[in-house]
Amino acid sequence: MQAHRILVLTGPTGVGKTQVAIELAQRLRGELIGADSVQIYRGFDIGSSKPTATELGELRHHLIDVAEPDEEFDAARYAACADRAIEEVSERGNVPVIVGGTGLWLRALLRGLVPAPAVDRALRAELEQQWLALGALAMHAELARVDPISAARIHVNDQLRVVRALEVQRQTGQALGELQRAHALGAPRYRAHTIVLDLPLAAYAERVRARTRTMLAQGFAAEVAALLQRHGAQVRALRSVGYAQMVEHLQSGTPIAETEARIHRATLVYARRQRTWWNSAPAVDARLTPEAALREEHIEALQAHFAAPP
RNA sequence: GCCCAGAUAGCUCAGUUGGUAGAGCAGGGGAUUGAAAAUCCCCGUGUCGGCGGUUCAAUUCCGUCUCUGGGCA
Repeated sequence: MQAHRILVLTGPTGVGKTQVAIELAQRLRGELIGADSVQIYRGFDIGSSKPTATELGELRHHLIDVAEPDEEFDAARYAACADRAIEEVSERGNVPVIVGGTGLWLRALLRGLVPAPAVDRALRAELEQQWLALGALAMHAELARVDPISAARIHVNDQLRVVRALEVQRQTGQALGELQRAHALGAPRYRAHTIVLDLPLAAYAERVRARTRTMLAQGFAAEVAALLQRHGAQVRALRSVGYAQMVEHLQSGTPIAETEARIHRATLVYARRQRTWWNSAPAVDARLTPEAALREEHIEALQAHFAAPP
């Protein structure tokens, strides 16, 4: 893997990543590559604040609208697709601008995932059955036996991670904890310039409030109703922030005013979780407000950075 | 005006056969290696509506007042 130069723009949802990315991509001869686990799905437009064709203009935006809502699209598949997109964009002589707030996907792209097998649906279903039958304690005890490193790190109630670790162990005979330990030493996969966008809390909350109101005005309810009807409520992306609350409104009749408030809250809660990804991340080059990121000096500095010879 | 039911954490409520109380949500913090906008973990002293009374002890029982629902006038 040649270490291509890429620009990474991340930060909490709704902070204004897309606008900054569009502007910067235009000034840097860039192409956008999404890193968003909801925008990846067709039909999830309003609730994920997907950029419109008008906003994008001539700009290319990769890794948006590439999957059907009932398709599985996980971090590994994302990283593989993003690798390909980065390769293409770089070959064209353009700057890959990665934009999105999905922490795990960015991590998978920038640092790679452990060399472990993909999810085995049948095996996972079996393990989930066992979880129900035997209980969390027994499953965690089993994990402690075959993979003590993982057992020490994963909480007893964390079904997803306990099951994944057991699954890897059964498939490969190796402990995921050991694989992770070895993998942690790996080098970065790209020469990334990473910018975390954020705002002071009050300004951020106000922005989210306005965004939520706009979403509702743009027909978010109709979007979710259509998705529900076409794909059913079990679609995973319908459990994401905003969509889950709207499904609740449509199915249980929660008043729309309360739904709006719930979406607002859920978004702020999610943003908090997102921030913990970057709070202690060593590989962050700059933390800026969207406004600061678009200041002329900053843009010129980025232009110089991406024009400099490798 | 009378009757009934409430009044407990920011919100919704549970509970204490009398020994000063706990869930969910909200809020704060953290984790995160093929579900990740998901999932998981940690953090709860509040005049238990006011005032009296009974009691060793009242948020819990009794009285009364205030407020909020609902019913009858």
